[in-house]
Amino acid sequence: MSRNKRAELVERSLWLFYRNGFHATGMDLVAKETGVSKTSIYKHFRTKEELILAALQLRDTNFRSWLFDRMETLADTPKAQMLAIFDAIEEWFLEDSFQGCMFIKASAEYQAEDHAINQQSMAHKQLLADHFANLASAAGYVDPETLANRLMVLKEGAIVLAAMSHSAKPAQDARAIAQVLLETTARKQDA
Amino acid sequence: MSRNKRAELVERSLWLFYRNGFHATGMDLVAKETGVSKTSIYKHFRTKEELILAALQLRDTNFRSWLFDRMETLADTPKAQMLAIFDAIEEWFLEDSFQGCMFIKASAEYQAEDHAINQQSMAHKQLLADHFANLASAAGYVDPETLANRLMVLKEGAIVLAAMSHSAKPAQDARAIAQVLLETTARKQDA
DNA sequence: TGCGATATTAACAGATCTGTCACCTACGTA
DNA sequence: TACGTAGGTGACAGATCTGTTAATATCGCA
Repeated sequence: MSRNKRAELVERSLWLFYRNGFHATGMDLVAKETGVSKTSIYKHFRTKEELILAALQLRDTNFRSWLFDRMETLADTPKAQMLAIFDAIEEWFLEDSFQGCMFIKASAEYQAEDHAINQQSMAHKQLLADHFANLASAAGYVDPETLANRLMVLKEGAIVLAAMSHSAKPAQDARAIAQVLLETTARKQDA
Repeated sequence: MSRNKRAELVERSLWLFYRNGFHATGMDLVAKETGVSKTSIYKHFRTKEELILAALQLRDTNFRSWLFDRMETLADTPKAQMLAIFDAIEEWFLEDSFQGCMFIKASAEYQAEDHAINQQSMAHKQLLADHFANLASAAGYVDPETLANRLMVLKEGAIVLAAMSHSAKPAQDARAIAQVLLETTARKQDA
């Protein structure tokens, strides 16, 4: 299997898992929808779980790169970029393909603390939090990790409510809270 | 089946679905773990989905009654009770049985907008938001619905992160944000 | 042309899924 | 005692699940 075909297999699997759920998506369906025979899939991924992990890894890369790019495009300063998280996710909510956060859904279906899928989902969230903490640090906030974790609370809350209600409005609620939060949180040099 | 046995069946099913997930919990396991034969189960619930809906209904009643009681116990004024949401859920996160929000998980596995399970999950969230809005109104906030929705964002974000990270700390993050939010949001008579 | 590696098809194993069927048991009431 | 009802048992249908096997086909490359 060429690198391209393998990548295509993982990408198409990603969408199937994302849209249908993990348990609800069988390997026969994956084979049918990706055009790759089940035998070939199992030559490259020993188990369904390995394929799910590969899909999550791709999703992690794609989503972080998309979000960080979007934040940079929408705002200049570190502080404004933190607020732009919520403009970016509002755009995401408005896409037809939006179905919630793949990692929340993955860890909901495989929630054992030591399960590889849950750990990989947690790692994704940690990478986001790290990026937010870097921005908070650049913006001069006294306790960047705490601020980053609080932005994560806002982001995850907005995603969950947007997915359940099929509405983009929670992004605006989260953004308004973030604005208050960014204004009232202590910075080293006030400006 | 007596009313008691039926209630016990639903309650035990609830815990199985909550802990294992919905697709991952088969009806044979439900029969085995509840002590009610599969035949009897299917005499009272025509499909697995009907049993899931009954479990969600019970969970809705139990959870709301627990949360609202806890909020009233922990705080006196409407404003303080809104903050006590986050003290209550922190207690919840610290319970061994905590596995995230059953409704988030349900709507993650059955996410079609018109699916009964998703609609019932959404209805639960709406009932919570309504209660918060009543408190916000009693506390004199100018736009109680908006404040209630924002508290929901905080609550859902904290639950998701607590479930994924197996930590109670997101409750404190959410509480700190709520505190700022409650202080900076417009009220009819400032006090 | 012919080799070697890889992919494909189709069937299969063995388990599990939802849901059903026929038959049996236990019990309250007449 | 006899009857109706409600529940239990265990097997079963038919589909689907993950994962495998064996034979066939395709393709790059020498």
